[in-house]
Amino acid sequence: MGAPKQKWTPEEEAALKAGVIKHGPGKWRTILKDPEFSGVLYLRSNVDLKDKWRNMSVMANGWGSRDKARLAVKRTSSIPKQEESAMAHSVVPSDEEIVDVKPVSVSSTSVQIPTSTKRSIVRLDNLIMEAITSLKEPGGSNKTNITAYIEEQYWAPPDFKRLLSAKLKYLTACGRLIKVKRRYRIVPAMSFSDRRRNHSLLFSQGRQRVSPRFDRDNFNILTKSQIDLELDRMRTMTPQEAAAAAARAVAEAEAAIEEAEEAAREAEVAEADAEAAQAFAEAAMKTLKGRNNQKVMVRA
DNA sequence: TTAGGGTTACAG
DNA sequence: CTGTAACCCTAA
Repeated sequence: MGAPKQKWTPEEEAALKAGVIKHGPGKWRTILKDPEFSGVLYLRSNVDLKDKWRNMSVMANGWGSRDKARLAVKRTSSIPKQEESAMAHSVVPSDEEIVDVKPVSVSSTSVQIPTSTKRSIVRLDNLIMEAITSLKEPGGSNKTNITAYIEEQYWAPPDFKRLLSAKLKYLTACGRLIKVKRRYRIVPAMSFSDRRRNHSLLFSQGRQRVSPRFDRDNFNILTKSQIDLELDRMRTMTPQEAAAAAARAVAEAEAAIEEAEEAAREAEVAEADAEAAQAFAEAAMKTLKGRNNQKVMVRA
């Protein structure tokens, strides 16, 4: 009578998968509160989300039975993780993105600015943001921890660290991340930037738009249409496939990253500028507090 | 609040 | 009866 068993609908599963991809696994409450999914998941609790995700994961892992005797390793180190990597390749949902992998092999001296930063790069950005957000480290996360997180959650290519380094540099240069003493923090999404406009201006010298678009309290890196596209695609994917897709995005990034590294080279200059700006900000702060006079100069 | 173990309802 | 999915309980 009351509640026999409320089975999960495909829509709910899709919303859950999307939520996990978006906010990362474990943040059930966040996913539940996200207006993007609350419409579908309003019947469910955070625990329900957790349980459902577990069920789906267990299933897709091939362990259809209750053989709890297994599952010994899940480390990415020694064991090559054939399952995931194999899936990452076999799944290949014949998308439209993997098509133009990259004909960069030709060393055309003309450094063509990437017509439009490939979407795969955006996805890698997303992973980085997810890592920093999930780690929740007070002073920001260093490269080691970010790498560890992503490698834990997803499959990563062999030279992933190198890719990540370039990407972090790039994000820092873009102003999406702030680097403070080897630690990376997500730049406040232009929220409470009322009287701090001067401050912001210092950091955002000559950079692209600060925020593409954002829904409510949730800042999005991907555009709405891209999200929809992903959602539609993920509707038919298992959580592992979704994770594999994310991993594949990283792999794709390897191809496109070469151009990103190109940008990163120039980014070093911007990074230096950013640090200089930060030094200036700190000095300015001291000046105001010490109300000394207008003579403080900074050089970095 | 979340992760994990455990329990119950339902389908084959 | 057996396996699965939703649900419940509890430690951290």
